Amino acid sequence: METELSIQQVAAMTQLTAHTLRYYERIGLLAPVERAASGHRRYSSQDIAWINFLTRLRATGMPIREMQQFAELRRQGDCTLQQRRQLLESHQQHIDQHLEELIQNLKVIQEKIQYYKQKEKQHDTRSLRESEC
Amino acid sequence: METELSIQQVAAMTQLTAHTLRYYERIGLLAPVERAASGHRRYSSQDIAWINFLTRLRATGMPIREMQQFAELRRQGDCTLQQRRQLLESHQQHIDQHLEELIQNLKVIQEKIQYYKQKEKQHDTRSLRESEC
DNA sequence: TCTTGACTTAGAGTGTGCTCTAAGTTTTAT
DNA sequence: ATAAAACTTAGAGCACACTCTAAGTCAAGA
Repeated sequence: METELSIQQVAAMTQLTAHTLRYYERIGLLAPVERAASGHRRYSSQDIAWINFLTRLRATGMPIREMQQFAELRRQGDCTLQQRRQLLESHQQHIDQHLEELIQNLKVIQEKIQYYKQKEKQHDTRSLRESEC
Repeated sequence: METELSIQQVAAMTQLTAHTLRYYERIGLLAPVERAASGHRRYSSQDIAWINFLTRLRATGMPIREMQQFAELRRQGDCTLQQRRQLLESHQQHIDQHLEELIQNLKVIQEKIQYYKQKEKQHDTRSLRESEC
């Protein structure tokens, strides 16, 4: 079954703008999308799946450059399976590292919040006495 | 004890550049730093601690604008403790959400890696027969 | 048929967060 | 004393990832 979606429909589905979809195609993240007789883009369900995967790569911090490489490998077919896997594994490591840092930083921020809570209490009683603020 | 560090020393300690340290001061993330008689900046250990905390906020995705607000509240003293806590709590929620998304996206990427591994095997046996690639 | 709105392209513009330049002063090592 | 390195400022420039504009074509409803 050939799904045939307009750029606006795809924009709505993927949370990207029509501008961004054209941009992604222009820079090679998407292979040239099929066209209606009028020249308007018609996206297939495979296109949508690919766009959604691209979005996950972006959301996990992969730079556009690397996504372009990945898209190019994909276009070259099954002989690049290993390279694509390696690229994703390398990206996975970056995500793991980022997650670790994020969790560590979150911890410190949570400690600061606790510190503020404590200091707020002290300050409250003091400012009641001295009617500050 | 008054630690008196030059901008290069602080740059080395914080992994920021001297340029960035001046930039942070210029935009109000740092209150005007003390100066030597020559006009050169001299950073205190409190400055370092604050810069390190700022770096954690940045690393967890807080926009500069929000960091500026936070820095301003801090300058206003103890009466803004509650507001500062609320700002951090709101940021904490953003981090939590981001972590959740990251983990979900990571999962999908890991699945793709597994899928590639499987497909690689199939492809390997087939390409041996047909001597492709 | 007309009008409204969506589509097309090439290319310019934007926001964020730095990052660097230029021109001049200060410090430090020889 | 002098050269090299580090500091200062104001402001320009840059990388990234979009985001929008202009000028024109196409499509769908009244």
